[in-house]
Amino acid sequence: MTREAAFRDEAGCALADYPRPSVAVDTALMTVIPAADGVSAQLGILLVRRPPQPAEARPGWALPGTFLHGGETLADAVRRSLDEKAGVTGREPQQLHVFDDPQRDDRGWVLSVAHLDVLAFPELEGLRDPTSTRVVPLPIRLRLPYDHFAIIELAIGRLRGEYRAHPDPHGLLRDSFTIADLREVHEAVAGCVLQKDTFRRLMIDELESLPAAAEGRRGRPAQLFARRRPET
Amino acid sequence: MTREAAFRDEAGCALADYPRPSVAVDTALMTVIPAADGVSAQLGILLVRRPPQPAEARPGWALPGTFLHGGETLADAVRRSLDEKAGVTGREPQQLHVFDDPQRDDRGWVLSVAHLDVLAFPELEGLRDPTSTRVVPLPIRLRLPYDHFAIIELAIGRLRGEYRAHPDPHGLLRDSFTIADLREVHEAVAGCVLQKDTFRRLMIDELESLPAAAEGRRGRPAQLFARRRPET
DNA sequence: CAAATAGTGTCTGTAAGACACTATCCC
DNA sequence: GGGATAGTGTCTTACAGACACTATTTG
Repeated sequence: MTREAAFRDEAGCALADYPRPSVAVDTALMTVIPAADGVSAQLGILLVRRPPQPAEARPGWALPGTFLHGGETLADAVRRSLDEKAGVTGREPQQLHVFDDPQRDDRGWVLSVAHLDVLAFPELEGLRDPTSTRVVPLPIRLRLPYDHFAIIELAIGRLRGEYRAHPDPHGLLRDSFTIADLREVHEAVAGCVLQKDTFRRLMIDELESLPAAAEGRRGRPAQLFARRRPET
Repeated sequence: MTREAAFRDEAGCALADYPRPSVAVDTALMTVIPAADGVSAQLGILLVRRPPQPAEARPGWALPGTFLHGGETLADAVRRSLDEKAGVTGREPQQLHVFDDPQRDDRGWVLSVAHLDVLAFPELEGLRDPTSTRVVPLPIRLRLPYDHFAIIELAIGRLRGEYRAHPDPHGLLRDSFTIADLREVHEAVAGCVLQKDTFRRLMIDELESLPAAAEGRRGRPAQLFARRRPET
């Protein structure tokens, strides 16, 4: 008698008696693409190349995902999928939602746990495999499989909520940055312009000011700041 | 060749090649227990009797839960578990979080998707089976298995957030109610007293006023209100 | 009338939003 | 100086919080 069969639930059924779903993870790995050529900074998302499907001629693009392996946590699976599919080392995946429509995947019964992860653009560009991945700005104009569009919507909403509440919860900026740098990131996340004086006053109490100023830029040098040390 | 085996993922593995976790749902079914005997109204949660475990002498209590059956959605499983274990017809279960520690269940590899559902006290008392269930006020002083304590914490946080933003998102009150009724519910959810004048002014714009007053109470009769019709 | 509860007038402190001004760099 | 960007003084508006008052019922 196996260990599993020895424990039965209240209905008298062993775990093995029920068909089990496959469990997958799909990740919206978001970043902020820096301003360039007069285009301001904007939210971007990592997509991976997807092999041609039976009904399609050309390969498509999708969020990186994988099936959960035995003994693995969801966060482990997210990090593994980012590593295998994109060459990227993820940070701290956050759960967003479980997509559970029994018909959502042609291949069978697959639950997908959607995740959000965030990586600064330079790190993402330094790590990702450019032949199999791309970083596209939002909003996305591509056709994506499964519930991937819904996942992205959830991810954007979560990210906006977090950045509304804190200066840089996901470390999109380096160790030291100016208020203008921070504002650029917030405008990209929020998708709208933010007034500079109000923004400054909202953020300044949550930042650690450094005894230095930014160099090599036009205009009056700006004070540098750092994220608050944990547990002030 | 089965249909599942015909579709292989990018690593060349069929769905069936991976061990699959069992997937369970656990539900914090919350309510507001009305004031009685000088005790003000308070948040309560439904617990179900749990058979004695191998290492324990007496039966314990736990959140209602069940394993996900084939072809079922998570919300279906939540409603089924509430029905089977408590005789309660659930409403609109909301996902909270997936608990995924591979070691969290003795019986094997079990993922649990925690849910929140809310039911008005009179309905809950009218439906539930009193021999196998109880409604206990928060905070809970019982020992609960698995991650059930963490689930309750998440559920309370979610509920507080929702009631901070809206008058009665889960329909804890009847069709018509006074501002005092509403404040009693909010105080139970928030776990603190709320000032009556401020509360009134915060809520009144989000309520539909009815052309009637409450009867059969002491003092000046209070105006009756209803939840806003969807899409004002 | 008193007790009890509903509802309002109004003051205060805080903070967001907005405008305009000053400050300090590079060229 | 001129251009550019950083940073601040300050006004307006809104609103939460609080207190005290008025209003309307029952007994």
